[in-house]
Amino acid sequence: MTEAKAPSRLDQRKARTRAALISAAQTLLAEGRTSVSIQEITDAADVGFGSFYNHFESKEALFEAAIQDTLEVYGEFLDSFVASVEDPAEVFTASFRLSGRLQRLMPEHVRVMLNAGMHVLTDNPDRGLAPRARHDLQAAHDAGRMDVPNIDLALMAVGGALLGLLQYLEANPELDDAPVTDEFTRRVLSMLGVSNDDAEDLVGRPLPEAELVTEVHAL
Amino acid sequence: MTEAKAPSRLDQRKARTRAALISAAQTLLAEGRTSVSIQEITDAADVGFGSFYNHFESKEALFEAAIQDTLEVYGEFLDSFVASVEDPAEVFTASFRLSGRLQRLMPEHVRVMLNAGMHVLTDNPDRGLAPRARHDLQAAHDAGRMDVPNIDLALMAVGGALLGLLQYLEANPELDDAPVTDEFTRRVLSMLGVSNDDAEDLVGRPLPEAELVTEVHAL
DNA sequence: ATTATCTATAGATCTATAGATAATGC
DNA sequence: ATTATCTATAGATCTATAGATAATGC
Repeated sequence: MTEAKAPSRLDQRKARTRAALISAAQTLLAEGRTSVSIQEITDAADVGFGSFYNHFESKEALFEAAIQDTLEVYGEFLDSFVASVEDPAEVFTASFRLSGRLQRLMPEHVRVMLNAGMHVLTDNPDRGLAPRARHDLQAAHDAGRMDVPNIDLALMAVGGALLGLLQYLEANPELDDAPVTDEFTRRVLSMLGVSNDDAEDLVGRPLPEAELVTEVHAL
Repeated sequence: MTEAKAPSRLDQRKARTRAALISAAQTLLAEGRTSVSIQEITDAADVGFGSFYNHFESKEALFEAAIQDTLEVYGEFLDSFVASVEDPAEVFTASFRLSGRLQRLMPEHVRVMLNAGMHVLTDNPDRGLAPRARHDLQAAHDAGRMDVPNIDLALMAVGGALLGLLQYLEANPELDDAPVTDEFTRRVLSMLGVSNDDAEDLVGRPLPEAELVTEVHAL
């Protein structure tokens, strides 16, 4: 797909430093501590202070990249599960059910999204989750499985509701995430014009297994 | 309700300074610029630098207060409209429809909420909008108008979807907010177990007029 | 020889407070 | 006389860069 072309050791080292900075930034974003000093960031990343400027122009640029990276990890995670599912309504349903389970699986990543603000839903309409979700909703609509005349609006309803679910699970760590998520998913499906019976069927299907779709992220 | 008890001129002056700081903080929050200096905040508020510390211990404390204030203004706004509506399903519906219209009426306040992150939905369960919405949902459920077995979960679905709608309107300023909001509201109602016919009826009712419920905020 | 990282630091900026000034209370 | 605001500033912190060090390329 992409022309990877044998990254040199130098490239790898550079990527490692960048990844360490991104990871530190994600931890800070998850804690809501965005007005820390660059010094503190590089300390957390275990990277020399000056190296910061080899990779980012400012704290803001780093945090933005860290949010993007989070969304991409999230998207790849979902892809690895639903890649081979055919029915678009099932792809959507499985993606939503998996997204809820994400809170217990990768709470830090989820916290980054919860703190990022709603603009994550509109900022990159051509990357991350939006294009996949849009495609699935459109296909399900065309196949008569859903009633979604305005895809973009539905996307915001679904995305907003998902963030609400994630925040709920985050705030209630004692709950069993699976039944809560599945019940929630049923409601979201009825918002998309799916009948109760169809929703019951879709949510009742076994979740797909993970497959390796793309190379794993380097630590 | 509260023991107001004749605020002295001194109290008024203090309140004015505090309000100026809060307002400046809201403007900055709306722009997403939370790592400005205290100096810049007091300049924007047209207040002496040292006065800041008479009111807040830190930037973070100010921003938190500014978010709370925004939610309260929002709640009072809604109350002023729906105070005299009896049917809980209609109160909920009207509140949601008005909330969408809020984006065009008070875009800055809305932007503060959109930037604040999802924790606004869980942080103050006993103040702001949450208790009102919870009450309406419970009452509508008990009256058999809605099917909402888990109020708190429904609250997150509704709140998240609302934020999604507001973000959508924010990102698409050329759209007519009323029809978009009403269509969206219909979908949210179906998520709450309201039949299509009932939803159509609820959304089709005229919006209540504003009444003066509580004293207006001092400038 | 090249490229990235790390260390050290000058200059800028920022915070918190002390003391002066202005407004209000009585 | 009391209380809040405003001005000025010392000390702390932070940013951006220059130069040294370490790793890799060829």
